[in-house]
Amino acid sequence: MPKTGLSSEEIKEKALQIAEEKIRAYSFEKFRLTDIAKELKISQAALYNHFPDKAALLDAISERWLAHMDNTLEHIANKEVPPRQLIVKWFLTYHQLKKEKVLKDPELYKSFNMAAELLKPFIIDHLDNLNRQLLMLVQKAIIAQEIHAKSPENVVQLLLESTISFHHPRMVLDHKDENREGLLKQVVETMLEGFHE
Amino acid sequence: MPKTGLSSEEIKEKALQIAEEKIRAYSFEKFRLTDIAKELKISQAALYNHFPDKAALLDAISERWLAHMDNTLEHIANKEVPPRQLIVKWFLTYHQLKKEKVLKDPELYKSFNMAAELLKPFIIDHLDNLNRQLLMLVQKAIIAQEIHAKSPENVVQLLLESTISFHHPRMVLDHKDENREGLLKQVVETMLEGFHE
DNA sequence: TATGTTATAAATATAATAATTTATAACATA
DNA sequence: TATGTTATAAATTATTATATTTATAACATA
Repeated sequence: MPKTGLSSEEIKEKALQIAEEKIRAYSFEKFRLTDIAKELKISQAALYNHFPDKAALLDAISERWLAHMDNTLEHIANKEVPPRQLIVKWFLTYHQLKKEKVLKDPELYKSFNMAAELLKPFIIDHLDNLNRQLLMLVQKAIIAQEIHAKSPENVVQLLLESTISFHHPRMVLDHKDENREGLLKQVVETMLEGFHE
Repeated sequence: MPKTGLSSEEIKEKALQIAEEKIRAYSFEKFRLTDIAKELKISQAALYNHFPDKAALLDAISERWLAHMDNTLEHIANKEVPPRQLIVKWFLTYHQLKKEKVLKDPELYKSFNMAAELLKPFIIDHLDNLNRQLLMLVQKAIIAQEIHAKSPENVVQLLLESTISFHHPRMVLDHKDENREGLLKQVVETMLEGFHE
């Protein structure tokens, strides 16, 4: 029986909450494991029973957010709406979620080393999810004859590539004070129109 | 009569050449005005007769390269080729020039603070040039009935936005080891197709 | 007057050291 | 045995002093 009266999962969850608070209050660079331990009323070393190291704790925060994002998008992807319209909606939501995150936690983004980030399993998993969802939408749109294309995979790649400034963290940060939803809508619709015939 | 036997313009030009060498040999962060002065055989303080400060010297390097880029693109924009085809060619060249620069001088890019960079007059000038050239091409394409659009300005904006990952320095750096010209071609052609009807 | 000099003040970078934080080890207890 | 403790080694970060670099000033000369 644990001495805090909490399960490992509960401790983990609380640790992540506190970490997010600290990062928001101070900054990404300055938050300390000792602060988390203090607030949890356990020793700093005891955190290592729940997380292999500090990086793993930080990754867990990102992972949690990405899971939330995947779910929200999945929910949209499964709506009963004409697929082409849904693709536009999906991209707009994707953009909004990223922007929301950047606005809320700019510290979380600034220091991202994208090259290293892309190798992490939970990021790969997230990107897979996005690809899978969008592929499904594109396939539906092809079946519904709303767009025409030999390779739905290629359509997915082109759509994601041409909208990168609306979902790539760095680019989203650059434009955080602008409303670019109208522009995104136009880009996606023009691309879809390009696949029309 | 100057004591070096060189005009201010000649000193400036030599200073820029030496600065580029030094940046390439060492790095952006490490190059010193003293090194340039030493090689020019003048005192370090004398450089201030030609450049207001160190930042101005660095800006002059960028400015020179951007001018070269603008000229190359201008030359392409004026070719006698069907405009829609020319737009694709123009984007491919733009991408190649940026990539070339990033591959040659990665140090010049890493430290770029984009927000500050975009306020500099010579950057504004460069972006104006790009917009002007592309606008001309789009207008020609509309006249030739190769694309249909009410607002050529809007077409220009959408084309530049959807291809940003092929010319934004940070994104180009991220993909520097990939050949992405086929992908760029597809994006531009799909967008143009989207404006077709 | 434009371009150069030397001297020096102000700002930055570097290096050595101290302090803090992260991570591991050895052990305790429900 | 899972989760906790304290002690401490290893790594990182802050601090401070020193050296270097950038920028300005006062002045020289073609």
